Amino acid sequence: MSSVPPHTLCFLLNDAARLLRKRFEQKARNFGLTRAQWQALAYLSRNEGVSQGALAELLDIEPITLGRTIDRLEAQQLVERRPHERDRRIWRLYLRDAARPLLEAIKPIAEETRLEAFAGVAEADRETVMRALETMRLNLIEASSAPARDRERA
Amino acid sequence: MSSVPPHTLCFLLNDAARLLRKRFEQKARNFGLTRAQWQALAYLSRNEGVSQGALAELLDIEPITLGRTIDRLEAQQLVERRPHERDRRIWRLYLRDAARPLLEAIKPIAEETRLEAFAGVAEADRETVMRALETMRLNLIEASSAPARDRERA
DNA sequence: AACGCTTAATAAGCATGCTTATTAATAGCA
DNA sequence: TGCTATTAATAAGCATGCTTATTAAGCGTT
Repeated sequence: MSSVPPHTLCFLLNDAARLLRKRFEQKARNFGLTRAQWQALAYLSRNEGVSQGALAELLDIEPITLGRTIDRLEAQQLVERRPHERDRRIWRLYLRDAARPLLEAIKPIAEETRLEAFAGVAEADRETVMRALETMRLNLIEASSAPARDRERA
Repeated sequence: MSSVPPHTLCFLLNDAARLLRKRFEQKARNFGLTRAQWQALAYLSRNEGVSQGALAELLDIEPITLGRTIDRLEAQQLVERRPHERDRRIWRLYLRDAARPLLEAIKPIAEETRLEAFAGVAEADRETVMRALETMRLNLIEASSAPARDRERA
C-alpha cells in the first residue's frame, strides 16, 4: 500500500540530521546538555571573550537564537556573561569551570553516535561526505545571506 | 582570535541541514509551505488514505509532531481528515485538490535549492553522499528505536 | 551639542521536533 | 459478557530555529 518515499536531498539531509540529533540527545540526557548547548560550548571554548553576535556568526545562527541558548547555559552555571570594557552594548562570553569537564565527558558520546551513524559506510566515503557537507554549508551560507535577487523576482 | 570550529559529523550535518531548510523556506515562502509541510504532503500524495500513525512512521517522526502539521495543512484546505470506516480512533488522510498543483509548483524550488547546495560537488560524490545519508538514516532509526541497553547502562 | 544612522542584544510570535501524560476506542482473554 | 491490554490521537511543556520589531548604546556629521 505505501510506496517508496521521495528521497530528495532536502528530506534525506534533514532526516539524517534530525535522527542523529535525537540519538545524541538520548545518550547525552544524563549530562543535561542538548546538541545546541554542546555546540555553543564547544565553539565558545575555542573563542573565550567573544561577543554574542560574533559567536552566533561562527555558529551560523541568528543572534537571538544563540542568546536564548546562552540564557540556559548561564542558568546552569556553565557560561558567564561579562560586560565589555568600553562598549556597554556588548556581553563577552566565558566558560565557567564546570563547563570544561563536561565538554570532555561528552566527547565519547559524540564519537559513539558518530560510529553508529556511519556503520556500513566505507572510510573513503565518510571523508567524501564530510567534505561535501562542508562545501554545502559554505554554499548555503553564501546563498542565504544574499537572497535579495530571489525576493525581488517574487 | 577565533579559531577553526570543531567540525564533527553532528555539527556539520546539522548545520548543512538547517541551512538547506532555511534556504528552501526563503524561496518557498510565497507558496506558504514549510519544509515539514511539504514533506508531509509529498509522502501523503503517495499514500492517500493512510492513518496519521502510519504516515508518521513513514516520515520517521512522532505521531504528535505530524498531528500538528496536519492541523495546519487542514486549516489551509490542503489535507482532509476522514473517519475510518470501522475504527473510530483512526483518521484517514487525503489530499484536497488545491494540494496537487502546489506540490508540482514547489518541485522546481527544491531542485534549485539542491543545485545551490551541491555546487562544486562532483556528480559521483553527490551519489556517494545520497547513499551514505540513506544508510545513516536507517542506522539511526534502528539505533534510536532500540535504546533500552543504553538507558539501562546509565 | 544634537541629529540621525548603525549596531548589539533582546522581545514577540510562530513552526518543528521531542518526551511524557491523557483520553477514547478497540482487542483479547477469562 | 466484562475486565484488562493495547493502540490512535491529542495535550502539555520544553528547546531550537526563524522572522520581524524594539531598545539601548555608540558613531559620525553637521
